[in-house]
Amino acid sequence: MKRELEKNYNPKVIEDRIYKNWLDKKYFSAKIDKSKKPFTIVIPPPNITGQLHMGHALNATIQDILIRTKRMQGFPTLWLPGTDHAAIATEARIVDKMAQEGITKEDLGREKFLERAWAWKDEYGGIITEQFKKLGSSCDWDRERFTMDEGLSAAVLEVFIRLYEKGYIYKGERLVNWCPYCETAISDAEVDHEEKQGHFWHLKYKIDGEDEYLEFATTRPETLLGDTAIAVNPNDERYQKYIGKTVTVPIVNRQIPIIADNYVEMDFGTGVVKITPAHDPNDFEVGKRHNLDIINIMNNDGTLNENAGSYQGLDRYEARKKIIEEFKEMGLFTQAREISHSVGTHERCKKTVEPLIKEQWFVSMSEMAKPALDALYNGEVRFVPERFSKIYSHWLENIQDWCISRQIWWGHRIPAYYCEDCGHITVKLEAPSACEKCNSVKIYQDEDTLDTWFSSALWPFSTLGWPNKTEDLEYFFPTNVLVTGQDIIFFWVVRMVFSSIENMGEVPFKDVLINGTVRDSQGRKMSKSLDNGIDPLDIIAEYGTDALRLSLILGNAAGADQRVSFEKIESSRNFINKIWNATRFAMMNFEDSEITANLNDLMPQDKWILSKANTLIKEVTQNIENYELGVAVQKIYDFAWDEFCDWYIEMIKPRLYNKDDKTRNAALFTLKETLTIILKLLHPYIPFVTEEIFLTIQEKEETIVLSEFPKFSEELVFSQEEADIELIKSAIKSIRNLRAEMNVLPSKKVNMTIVCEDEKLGDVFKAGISFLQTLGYANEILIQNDNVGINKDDVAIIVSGAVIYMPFSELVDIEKEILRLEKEIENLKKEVSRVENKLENEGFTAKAPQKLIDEEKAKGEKYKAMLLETEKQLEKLRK
RNA sequence: GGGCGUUUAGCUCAGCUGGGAGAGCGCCUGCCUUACAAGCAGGAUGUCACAGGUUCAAGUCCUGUAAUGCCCACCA
Repeated sequence: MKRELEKNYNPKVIEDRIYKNWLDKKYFSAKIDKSKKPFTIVIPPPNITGQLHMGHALNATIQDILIRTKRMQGFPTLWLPGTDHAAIATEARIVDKMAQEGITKEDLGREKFLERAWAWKDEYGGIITEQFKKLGSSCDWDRERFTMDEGLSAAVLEVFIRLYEKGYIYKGERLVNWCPYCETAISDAEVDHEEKQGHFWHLKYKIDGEDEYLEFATTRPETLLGDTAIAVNPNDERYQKYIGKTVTVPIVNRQIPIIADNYVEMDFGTGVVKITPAHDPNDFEVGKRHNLDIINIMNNDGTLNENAGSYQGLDRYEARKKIIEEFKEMGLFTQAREISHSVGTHERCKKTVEPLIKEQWFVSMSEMAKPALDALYNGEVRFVPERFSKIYSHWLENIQDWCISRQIWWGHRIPAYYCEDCGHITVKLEAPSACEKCNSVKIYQDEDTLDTWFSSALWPFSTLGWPNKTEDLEYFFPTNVLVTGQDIIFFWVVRMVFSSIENMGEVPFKDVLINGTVRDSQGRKMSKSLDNGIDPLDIIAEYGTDALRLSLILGNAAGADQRVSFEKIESSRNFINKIWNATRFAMMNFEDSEITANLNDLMPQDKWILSKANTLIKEVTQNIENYELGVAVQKIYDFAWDEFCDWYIEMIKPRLYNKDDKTRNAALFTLKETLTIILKLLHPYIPFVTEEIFLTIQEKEETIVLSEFPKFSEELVFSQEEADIELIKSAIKSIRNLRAEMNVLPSKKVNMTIVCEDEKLGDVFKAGISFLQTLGYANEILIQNDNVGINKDDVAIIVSGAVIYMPFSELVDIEKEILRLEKEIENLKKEVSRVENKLENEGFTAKAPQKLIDEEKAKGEKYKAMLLETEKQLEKLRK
């Protein structure tokens, strides 16, 4: 009935089969149990345009570890998956595809375009979800949501209307960040400031009625066509006399005033600034203060409009060149300096953003920012690591109103309806049949859609059914932890918090766990342009999902960047294979009959490993609770490989091979028990191989997914056995060390005599005889309390409380042996003096905890005894 | 201009609330020991960036310095 396992673990055939079974059996499906506290995570929804990358893999792995642990610990667990419609990114993708067919959006019209968009979504939108499944993600896929599905759209409209009615959403003419490529407004957060090489053009305007000129500098000369003033600092003595006079802007021949404003810095440049309220945020503010005209010179596509006179129709960069030429011809050009300055670019398309006056919808932030800040200050929301809360608070403290309207079609259309006759705006769920104000039936809906983040801001509650009062919402909200990257703290985390407080009356999650950026082996960000990305799907195909997950999380600390390399993936794969082979070994020894044991049958080594496993459980549970996932798995790794495989399994081999051994069953029991603990602790990290093995070694349970996570047990603390076995281990290590130094082959076994005055200690060695024989390469072992029968030339190994003699006299180079002992003595002396110094220090004995002092004292005794013994041995050799 | 990281073995990185420096990979030596050569046994390698300070005790806390990286910010 037991299956033969292959020699090496082969994930390929296993993973898909297992995942399918998990889905079929609905193990990930969240069940409401009001007698228990739930544990909930909502996934950061990937874009439907997305391709799985290492960032997703790390993010999903962390969430899955937390979810799987909690599920095994018995919490009703929900990991809610879904995708984001990614407004601009998706629309761009579809427009590009249409362009290949020679079609534009306008050719199709809004309705037809949206049909195509939905078709695109149906075809490609599920790819990313399928890829998340390849990661082993234990999401409740029956609850999968999409930001533009019916329910979430209803939530979006509901919030828009509520905020509008509250006066928080308003429509206004403002300077917005305009992307001439995407032809839409974007929010401040979507603008990246990139340092670029450019020119600082020095130009001048002639002062009207004077023979004087005002020289100014600009990086965007074309905007001067929209200048409506020129400004100096009121305290600038150089220019005071000109304040109130006018200059004429050439080309457009506009007379504009010379004004005084503190915004102008006297020391910077020439101390003169041209003011273009329609195309610069600062100038816009200056314009407001001085009641200046606002002249927009730009079309939506970045070409200049009718206000640009003869430049109409030219692209802004063309116009820039021509203007400089023209100023040169007019003698109004003085110099051009190379400078590096930051240029706003659209984070999606990387094209330069133009500040432009547009009528847009905004969310007023001042009121909603406050409670979101308070939530951080009073601990309702906590960042892990804590330092990331600064990004959150800094953003909220300096928050600007949020531009939420986008001039694209793919997204939630703004539920604002205009009356063609009286201009009245109605904001309602359904289109009104007639104007509320004048009863006109000429009603049309706002063309704009909402910022993607407006809908994702509602994600933690809209996905659970809000605005309906669903059972899910009632039970699973608020969620427990949000796992995300630091790059979207202000895009998303902040907005979820204030939206949730506003609409739900409480924060959407307690903890925000920040995962770092995944980098390549040289520490560079993985990117398409560098072509340095490692595709997680390639890794999965070659090494398996478990190896990928393990290499992402081993040694990973919260918030810290993580490099991936093939070396690390290979070593993770090797560890998985190690566990696989430990199982093969176990399976060779398990029999069909039930393995049982009670604690009385256990040998010291059994108690030793069970006790260590017990401690491991305690620490790992605590580490996971603290989000120290990398530390936790490192501990399991070390325990499984070093203690369990390299020591425990080796120690019990003689008992397993001897079918008559009365303790054989206890060994089998402990073997199975410990292996099971390891599997369960590892399962959240490497779900597939652990499931496969778990099903192989036992028949009672149908899956490890729903098995009980190991719990620490007071009954399994065996301090004495732990100490005893550790002593034997250190003796064996010393023996191996000596033999290696003397180049003795393992095949050469020797008789040993252990001299040990302490009777109890003698018993410990007696119990360890079989280990010394198999692991220490011994034949006969005598244990005695005196030196009777010891050959003077025998090599002596000093361990704490005993001396082990081995008949290597014929192999021993006396000189070398003397050197070895001398070195040993030197080391011991160092230890003794270190301890003595510490104990002689009154500060230490007075202030250090008693436990530590006792430990030091014990060590001192031990080392002194060993030192004495070593010196005795040296004396003997010298005689 | 502000803010936040990082600096620990040749490389990549752990090291929680201060109590004798760790892992993986790589390197050296020896092993096909009936779970595993994707393995076993043994070994070498660190002024924990630097300088001060607090403390009985500092990789860990405080101050400063230097390299390096990221984020924010309207210097025309």
